Amino acid sequence: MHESDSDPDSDRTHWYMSNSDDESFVDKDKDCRRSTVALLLKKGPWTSWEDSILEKYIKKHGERNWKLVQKNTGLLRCGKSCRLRWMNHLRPNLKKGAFSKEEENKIINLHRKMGNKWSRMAADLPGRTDNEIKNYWNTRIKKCKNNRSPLYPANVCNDALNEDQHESADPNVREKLTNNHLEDTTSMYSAPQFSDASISNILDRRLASKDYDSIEDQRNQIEVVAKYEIPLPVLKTTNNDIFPSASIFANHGISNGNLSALSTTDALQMELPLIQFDPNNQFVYSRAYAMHLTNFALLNDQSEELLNDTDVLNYVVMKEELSGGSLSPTINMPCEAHNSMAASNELVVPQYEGDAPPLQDDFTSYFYLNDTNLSIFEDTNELFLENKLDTKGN
DNA sequence: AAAAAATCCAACCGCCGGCGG
DNA sequence: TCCGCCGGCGGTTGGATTTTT
Repeated sequence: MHESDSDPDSDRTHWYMSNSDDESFVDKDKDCRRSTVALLLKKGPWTSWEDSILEKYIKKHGERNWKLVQKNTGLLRCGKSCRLRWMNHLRPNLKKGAFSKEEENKIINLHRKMGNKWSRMAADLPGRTDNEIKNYWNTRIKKCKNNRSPLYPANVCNDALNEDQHESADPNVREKLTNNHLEDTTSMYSAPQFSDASISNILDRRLASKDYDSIEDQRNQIEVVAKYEIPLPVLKTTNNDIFPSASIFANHGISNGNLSALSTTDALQMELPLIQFDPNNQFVYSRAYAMHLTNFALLNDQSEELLNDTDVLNYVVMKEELSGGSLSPTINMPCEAHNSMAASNELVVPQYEGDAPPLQDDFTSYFYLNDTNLSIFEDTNELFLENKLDTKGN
């Protein structure tokens, strides 16, 4: 793109001596200086002339022994530079240009799963290089930060989550799915098996990201939350299917005893906003996944917007029953939902007549469930922790 | 139209692990 | 076992390009 095609000695070209001990003269590219013969090697953009030489050589001799490339072609480039040029620009079947929407979605999903493993991601994106993907992601981070938008949009992650689900570790789910019982998933919905990578790893990465400040503060808060971590109860539907507690996030609309409007998108929408945070204006919210890894999430002040945007507030947020008694928390969500507490550690999924009511447009508050009611809280940190302490103390 | 700011992206850098002598 | 070399990887840089002012 900005290669000096016809000017091999352009201003951007740098030269350095290979195999020289004169540190004051050469650049400190240790790898490229090791040569049996002292050579004046080039750095900077490749010219088309260099490209053609390299291309010809590799096509004839194959992709191996990059050191020899330099020796045999006379190119004044170290083997490492030759390899990079070939891999990223010259090798056949490379796609050029912007990523397609599909590719972008794939990158997002791959990153969700594996993090900054660019080369592994590139293996899943034919014709694309790790460098391109890395650049794309770095740009995306900046954009998302500026726009205060989620790195992992729920709608994009939906497909991947569905895939995950098909690969679910739960043999019952697998069996039902493979036995063409998909139409019956309303009554056998399986919770998305949020992998370690999908939530906690993401959160870890976010926490580790230098793009965000006050990391220590966040860690401290998480530690506090973790201290009072409480497992969610087993979720029980009206037809007595017992689901892992994680499915609490996915079970939303209930109609005539059947789960309706269930999708992994929904589940993810519940999840993903939770991992977006702005350390400058954040509050802590916690989810404890019984029998699962405990994941914590930090919400920032954009959550409100996110929640509205993604209809996350259509979800019922449930508070676990600690006392084992007969608590009947009213869940006063915009969509309105009710549930009644069954036996200890079991929640009965709320039932709707028909579809769940739509979100209220002007709904802007955060809700927090305590034992008996739902409180709107402003200073969530304080209230949350306060509540946790209270309930734990009971 | 020009300058400044923002964005893009090719290439470099440094580290690491595998391998062979 | 040690050492040097090489290839591969992820992080970073900084010049080119595009967009904004």
